[in-house]
Amino acid sequence: MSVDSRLGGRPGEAPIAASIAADLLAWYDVHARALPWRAPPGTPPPDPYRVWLSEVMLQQTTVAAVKPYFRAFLDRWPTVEALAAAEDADLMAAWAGLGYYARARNLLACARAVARDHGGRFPDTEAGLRALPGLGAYTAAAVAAIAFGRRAVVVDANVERVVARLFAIAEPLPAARPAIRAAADRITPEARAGDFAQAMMDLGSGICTTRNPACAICPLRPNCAAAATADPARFPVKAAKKPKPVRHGTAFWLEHNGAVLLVRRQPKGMLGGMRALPTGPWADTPPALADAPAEADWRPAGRLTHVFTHFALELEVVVASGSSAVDGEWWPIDRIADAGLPTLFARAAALAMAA
DNA sequence: TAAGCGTGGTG
DNA sequence: TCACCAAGCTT
Repeated sequence: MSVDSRLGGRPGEAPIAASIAADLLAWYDVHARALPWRAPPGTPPPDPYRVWLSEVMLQQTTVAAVKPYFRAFLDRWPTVEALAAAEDADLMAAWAGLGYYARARNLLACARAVARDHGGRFPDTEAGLRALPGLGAYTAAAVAAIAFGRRAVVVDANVERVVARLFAIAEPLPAARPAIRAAADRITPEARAGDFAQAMMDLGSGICTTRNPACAICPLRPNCAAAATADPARFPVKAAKKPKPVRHGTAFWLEHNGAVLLVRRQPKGMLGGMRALPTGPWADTPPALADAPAEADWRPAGRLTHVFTHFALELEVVVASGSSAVDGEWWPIDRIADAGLPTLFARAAALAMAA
């Protein structure tokens, strides 16, 4: 049966779309997760700043990973105006470890745009939000719905999974996205759109999980096409992914008077804008010491493998003493934890200090 | 449009 | 163990 025919229902049946929304919201009223950035179901929405901050942090990032960062950011920068006034280096260091550092650069750009162009208040429409840096289709819809109560079609990976299963959409991702979005639109209610969006995400996170979905306790089971099949977890169907290449690089740990030489990576690209150890370019073959920041007696301290989204890096860590470097800043080694190093370089630093 | 972009949790 | 993947955005 097609998505449209199921959503339309047969003569004499309750419309399935309305039933799905009602069943989901009733479930959410009882089972909503309590999260630091969330208002309980049916209560006034939280500060748009909190909603926006949490949504950006949650992009491709788990709730568990976000929680401590969200608390730290809110503690240090309680308002969007405060965040807009932050120094770039302070914000990038505070984001260190969370990944996808373009988010941090866009976060600051967005805060400054809201402060400068919108009087410190977030736009209250999906289109207005969508025009801000770092807010794509998902985040603009989520903030519009959750913070401002607007009806918006909020589609993240959870919603894609739930919807693909509800309607047993067999077309593989990403080609199935338009159909999934259309189906999500059909089941999104006019009222409580924010609760509906968060309910879909809670359901996807806790019940309609990627592997081993808990169909037996799912409030949407009566209306789920996939649950009626032998293998609900096969939805959504995904295209095969490409193999991950291995790249090689060298990180240089140069010590002088209890300090280590750190550099600021270029604004864009991998780990862009972050404080880092000096490295040469990352290549397909193991490199030499040609890109060292100084002439010195470089000694091997170890190697590590760090897996990124689209390649794996084998990083050789070498150490030396000397003060002849021209670029960079000398950072006290006993305060290296405060340097805001991304995880790759935090791991490299640990290797160097253990050598 | 497809590729580039981090990290930590999980089964 | 390790392959998969998470409240995506940008170019």
